[in-house]
Amino acid sequence: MTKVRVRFAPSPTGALHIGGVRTALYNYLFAKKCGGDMLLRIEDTDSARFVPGAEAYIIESLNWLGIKIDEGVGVGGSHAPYRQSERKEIYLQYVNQLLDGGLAYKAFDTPEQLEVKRTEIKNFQYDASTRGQMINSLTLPKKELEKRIADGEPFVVRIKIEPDEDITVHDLIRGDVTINSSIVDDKVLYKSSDGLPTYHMANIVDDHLMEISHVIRGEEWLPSAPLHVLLYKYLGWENSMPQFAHLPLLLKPEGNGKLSKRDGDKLGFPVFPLDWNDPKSGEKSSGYREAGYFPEAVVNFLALLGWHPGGEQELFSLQELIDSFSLDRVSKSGAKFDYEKAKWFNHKYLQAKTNEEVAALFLNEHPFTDNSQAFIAKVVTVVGMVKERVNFVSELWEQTSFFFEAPTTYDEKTVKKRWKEDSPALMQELITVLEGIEDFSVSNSEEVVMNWITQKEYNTGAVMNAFRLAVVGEGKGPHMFDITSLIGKEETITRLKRAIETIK
RNA sequence: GGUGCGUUCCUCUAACGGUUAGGAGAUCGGUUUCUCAAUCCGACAAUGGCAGUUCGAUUCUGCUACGCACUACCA
Repeated sequence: MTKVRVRFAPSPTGALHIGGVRTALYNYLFAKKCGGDMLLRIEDTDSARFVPGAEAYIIESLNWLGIKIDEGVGVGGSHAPYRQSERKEIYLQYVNQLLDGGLAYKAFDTPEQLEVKRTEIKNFQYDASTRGQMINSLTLPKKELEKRIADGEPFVVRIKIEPDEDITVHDLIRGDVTINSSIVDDKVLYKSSDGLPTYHMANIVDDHLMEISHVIRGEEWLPSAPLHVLLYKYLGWENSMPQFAHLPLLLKPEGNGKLSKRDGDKLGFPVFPLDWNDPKSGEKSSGYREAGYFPEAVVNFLALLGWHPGGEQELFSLQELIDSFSLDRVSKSGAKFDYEKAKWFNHKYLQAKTNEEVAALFLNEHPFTDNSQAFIAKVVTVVGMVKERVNFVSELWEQTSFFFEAPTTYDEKTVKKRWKEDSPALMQELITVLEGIEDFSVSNSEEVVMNWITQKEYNTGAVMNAFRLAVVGEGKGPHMFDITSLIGKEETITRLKRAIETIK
């Protein structure tokens, strides 16, 4: 049994899409489950689409999520280099091998000529049935062929596919998938113009040389998997061919189709792990990290989008995911992206943290001038009162600002509903009551105030709601006396006085 | 158009021939409370269709419908 080695092989063409993140995650989970290695290879054979910074972005994303790379770009390893643009000579050697073996040929058709063919012939495909009419080393007279090559005329190398053969790909998720070779075209493997292979060639050569045991990738690759199998065969690597697993796609939350960046913009949720400013298009995209997600929550959410270990557990640590992961429990159909559930996961992870941990995160995100022990202790208490009602640390300030700052305005709707004609008088009387309290603790102040309300036969709601409005500025927040005992007697009375003066 | 893959509640999914088809999110209702939330409780709601195999099909087979992917000198 050879060692499990998987790879994540993105193209540095922009931010790493969340679907790509999931592919990386599944590769990682599988590798770790099997005690294998996870490689990172950068597939930058398309220089036209290269975007500076994309590679660093990919690495930073994986780091943030806790997906550790054992070997590859950024960490090195015994199969270096791991950037395809740095492996030109390697590919050329195998391209020549195919050429020499008559399994590939050189084609000189220009993109324009191909375009003409495509419009001329319905469903044109460059294959056994049409290559005879095209300009290539199979059709050109020997002299002319030599001349074109001597002149340095650009050409591409195409794989020569024999028609009418059944090719079977064994997929770990879908079982055997068989297609006829007649429907696969003579794919371009190499371009003399830049001396680089195309995806298909580079991918097979690298997977073989890097001793990849399992190719786990998105379903969009399933149609070209037979071509890849053929390439392994042509190169004489059939016996060491990796196993394939094609993952279901991540779909739009609404309607049909693959999840795209546009969906995120439209529906207001990130489709990228990290914020990204595209240097080419100038577009800005938001990421999960900056939106306030915990990496563990994103990992947990993503892991369950297209895979489930059975049972009814929903919350899994990365280690638990590794322990229970298996490819045969990956579902076959695409999964719609459910942003509400993503928030729920974050909520769960936030609740699982201690008040101290959450307070530290809050303090980090919302710095205060006071950093005394006493103040931090106050923040911890405040956080403990409200954390269960938020999904994100970033929502904490909105829930707690009144603990730290007196309201400057009073919510209009609440004023209308809670501030009645007798409210100023009631609050004035409440001030007197509060002034008489020595022990301003939650239980004692509550007892005193409630006794006063009962004795005077006031309406509890009328008093408390006006009280809340005066102290908080609107009709929200934790238990009233939790608030007042924390901000203190003096501050409470100040706020009451101010409300009486201000609210009309 | 061609080829391939897929199809269980609104969404993610469980049940790998025998269950009242389960859980979670969302939604709705209730509980609670001085408020907003949260909590807790409850409700809601599905095997795309038609055949076949079988004592019995969500599960196996075929057809059909629908969806998706691919169909570049992009990955």
